[in-house]
Amino acid sequence: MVKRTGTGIYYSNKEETLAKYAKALAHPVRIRILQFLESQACCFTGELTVEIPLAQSTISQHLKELKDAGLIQGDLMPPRVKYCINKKAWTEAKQVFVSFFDYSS
Amino acid sequence: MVKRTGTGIYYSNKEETLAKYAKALAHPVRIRILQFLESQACCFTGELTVEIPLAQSTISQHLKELKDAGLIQGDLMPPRVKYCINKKAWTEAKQVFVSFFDYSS
DNA sequence: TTTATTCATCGCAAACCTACGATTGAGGAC
DNA sequence: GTCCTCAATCGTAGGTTTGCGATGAATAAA
Repeated sequence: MVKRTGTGIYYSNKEETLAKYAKALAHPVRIRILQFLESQACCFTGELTVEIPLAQSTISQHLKELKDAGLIQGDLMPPRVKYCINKKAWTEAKQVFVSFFDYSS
Repeated sequence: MVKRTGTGIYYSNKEETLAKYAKALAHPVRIRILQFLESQACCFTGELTVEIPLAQSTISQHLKELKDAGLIQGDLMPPRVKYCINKKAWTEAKQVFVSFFDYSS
């Protein structure tokens, strides 16, 4: 099965998936957020704005990208939002990376 | 040991390294190039321009990014350049991703 | 109803990325 | 020396990302 971009090149699902997860991890702030979530199971946006010295809007944006990539999920707990790692996507991401790096050696 | 960006945030070497490798993998063309190198051990730029329907300059640019990230190396074989995967960096990248994804579960 | 809290979203500026064609440079072949 | 080939680099256009402050929506508390 294939998909395309704006260049006339077709990519496999595996290639698209790997690129999607890699893009999500391509910014150190998002890595920091994910590490925090790894250590806490879940957290609120507010905890991150304390932990990370960036504007609240900026952190919210990074959370959105992680959510769009599927790596995290947000549960409404008004007036707050509780974010957790999406374990299914997490496992998939890990597998995709490992199988990519596992060639001959 | 720490490093910084333009925001006043300091990141660990691990965070920087992971972000660096993730960024290199964040474009499907670069994934395609690395897969090709995995299957061939080595290749010339010219083979990639046949394999991938993009301008030679564009492919050269992607190769430069992979080289800057350390994932590949280019050996001069005039008038061509032979690219191979840098196994040391490849192994490091794999470890960095695996250890990132290996938390509790 | 009014107020306070929390977080998402909007709008903007600066920086960065991706693609291209054109040019340049390094070597070999002649 | 002059050509030829291969690939890197330059310059540029358009798109995307990253940051910010300001605004908005939703709910709880008063």
